[in-house]
Amino acid sequence: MVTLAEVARHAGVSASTVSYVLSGKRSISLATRQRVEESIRRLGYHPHAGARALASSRSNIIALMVPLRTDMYVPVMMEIAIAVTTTARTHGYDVLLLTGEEGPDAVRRVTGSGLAEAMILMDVELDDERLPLLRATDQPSVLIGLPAETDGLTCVDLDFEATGALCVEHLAALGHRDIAVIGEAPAVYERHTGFAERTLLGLRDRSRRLGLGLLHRPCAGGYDALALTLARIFDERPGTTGFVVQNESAVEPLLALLRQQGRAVPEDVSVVAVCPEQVALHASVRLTSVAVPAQEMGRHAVEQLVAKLGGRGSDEVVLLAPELTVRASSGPVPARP
Amino acid sequence: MVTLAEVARHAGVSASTVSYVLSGKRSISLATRQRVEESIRRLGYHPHAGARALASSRSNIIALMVPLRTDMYVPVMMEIAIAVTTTARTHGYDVLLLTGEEGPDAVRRVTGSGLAEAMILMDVELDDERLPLLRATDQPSVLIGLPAETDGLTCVDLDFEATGALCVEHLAALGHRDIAVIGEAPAVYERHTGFAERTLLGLRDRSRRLGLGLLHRPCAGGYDALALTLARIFDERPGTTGFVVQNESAVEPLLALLRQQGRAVPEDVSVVAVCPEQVALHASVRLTSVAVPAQEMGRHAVEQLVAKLGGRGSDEVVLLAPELTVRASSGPVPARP
DNA sequence: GGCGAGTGTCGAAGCGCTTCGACCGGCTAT
DNA sequence: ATAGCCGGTCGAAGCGCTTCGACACTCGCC
Repeated sequence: MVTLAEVARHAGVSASTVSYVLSGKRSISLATRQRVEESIRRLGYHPHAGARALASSRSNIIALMVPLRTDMYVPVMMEIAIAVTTTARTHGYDVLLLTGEEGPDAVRRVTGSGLAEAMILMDVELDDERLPLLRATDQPSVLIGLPAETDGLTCVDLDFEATGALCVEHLAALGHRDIAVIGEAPAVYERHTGFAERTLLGLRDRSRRLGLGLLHRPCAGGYDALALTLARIFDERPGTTGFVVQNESAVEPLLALLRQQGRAVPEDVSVVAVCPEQVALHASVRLTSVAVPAQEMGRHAVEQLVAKLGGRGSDEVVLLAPELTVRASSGPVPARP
Repeated sequence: MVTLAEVARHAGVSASTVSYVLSGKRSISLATRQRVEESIRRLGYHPHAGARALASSRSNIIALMVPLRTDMYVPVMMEIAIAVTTTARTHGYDVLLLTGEEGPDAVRRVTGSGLAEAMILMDVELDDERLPLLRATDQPSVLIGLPAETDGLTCVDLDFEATGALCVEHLAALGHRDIAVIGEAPAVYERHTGFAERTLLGLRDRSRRLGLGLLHRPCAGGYDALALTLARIFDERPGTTGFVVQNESAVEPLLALLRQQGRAVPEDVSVVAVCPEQVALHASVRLTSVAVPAQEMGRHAVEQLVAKLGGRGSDEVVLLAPELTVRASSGPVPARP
């Protein structure tokens, strides 16, 4: 392994000079700098990460805690993880991958050992048990998702409330008066994952203001569960012409069942989905949808974090504005027969 | 920050004793050990990762390089990544996430800086440009996937050749004589990602031996592309009753189109998929399938790596045996009318 | 009763880097 | 001319840990 000292000897300067060339923290004459850089290249020198971390107490690593559960929004998680990693690299940071499995202990371990200088948490629950630890430490952190209480925390998330409102507005503009919401599995609402509730809030609020009827039904997903849910919806509100779906595994069943019942999409009923872009594009009808902006979330999270590490930036909640893309699943309400 | 020295002082022993308590590399009397452990707990001590890495030249970190492309097998990638992370933790290692973006440079950087002691590469191509580097370094590594030349490398993958054979066998046992294979997009074959070709090899070989007809058609996926592909298949081989699909985004379109054409699954035609478990379970017909054993692959990769780090283990190719799960999409060939 | 073989503990020497203060010329300003 | 300054460089002191050799004991044994 090539060390700083060897580079220094090779370039005929002292070790500290090489260090300053590398960090740029003191001015170095052009001639010297070039000589040192040449030596570095020739010897194939790479600074030892551990030594660096020890001497500077900065590891250049940020931790990313992903949920262990792989049952929901997996592609989104992956996309976020990748966006985080690539963005972090552009700022000179590497990413340490942690799973939710260890829970709060992982936070303690990573914080305590100086392994990572900062962390990003995904899949934050409303009352997450890791939050007290984050508040207690002076290590910067950013949450992707919104807990119940955001005081003293930095969060990045899609504005799900606006998302709900946007869906209702789109359907209302097309003339729909009765809307049904097919939501996530009941368990998701019970677990108090914030996004589902916030979407609902937006949906309810906007439909009330616009004077629309709104029926919300959680649904486990899959064909059987959805068949039941759908039957109940049409039973209760036969005039339903608009659907909002927020549940990946209900999308295809919904389309299939509607087709099967002779209700054409978008001629007879319109469907708006809140889902990853991939799902919207690969469904049997290309879906009008609000996408979860995974890349942007990852990028934002890292940039907030880097700002905090640089002493800039403060605790704030960044809610990304939703964007609705009109595709083939929504259209004007049919003339009442 | 609490240091080793403070723990030592608190427990009334020397620093080296504390270190030995922690590492267990020398025997320590019960009394002393307990006293030290108590001090560690009381002070909330966590060893400094950088200092450790510097002194021992072992960082306890392994790097995981995931593909940047998020267009294929994403849930599988995620599942592997999570399995790698949790398995690594049980061996005391953390995982550094790298994307393919940096390419070979990432390998150089991580290897050179001692950031990670070993690495796992996913999505290895037949003639991967990172391989020469891996062969040159003495840092252990494991590939998930199979390159063209495996000399001096350790690889873990599903035995795709056996997978192909297994699919054919299953269909043959049910009496099918003419089988069509709907493969990945042409680009995948052109990129020479090994798995697709190896599957095909197994399919061809076994069907030849069993005297079955086999028609292979790459397909981009989606409804339109598949409609075309399907039409051609039935055009060329009207007697086709068995399908093997190896393309996530062709699964649902295939089922829909078959249904639409009045061919019932599994009464008229049987479908066997090579796909993630999730896809097989959530399809509109529960699919008879060979799953990609993501968890097992991740686990195996880590265990190989840990063995190598421990001086045990050697370069070898581990091919996991495929398992075919019979579900609702395959059945006996219909009596010829 | 002294010797070899453990067993448990300690001190000190680094690991490779960063960073602080000091130093040394060659400037400009007085 | 001399004081003061600044850009450029160096030496040395750590950062917190591991690990090696040394040392002091306690045994059991001839």
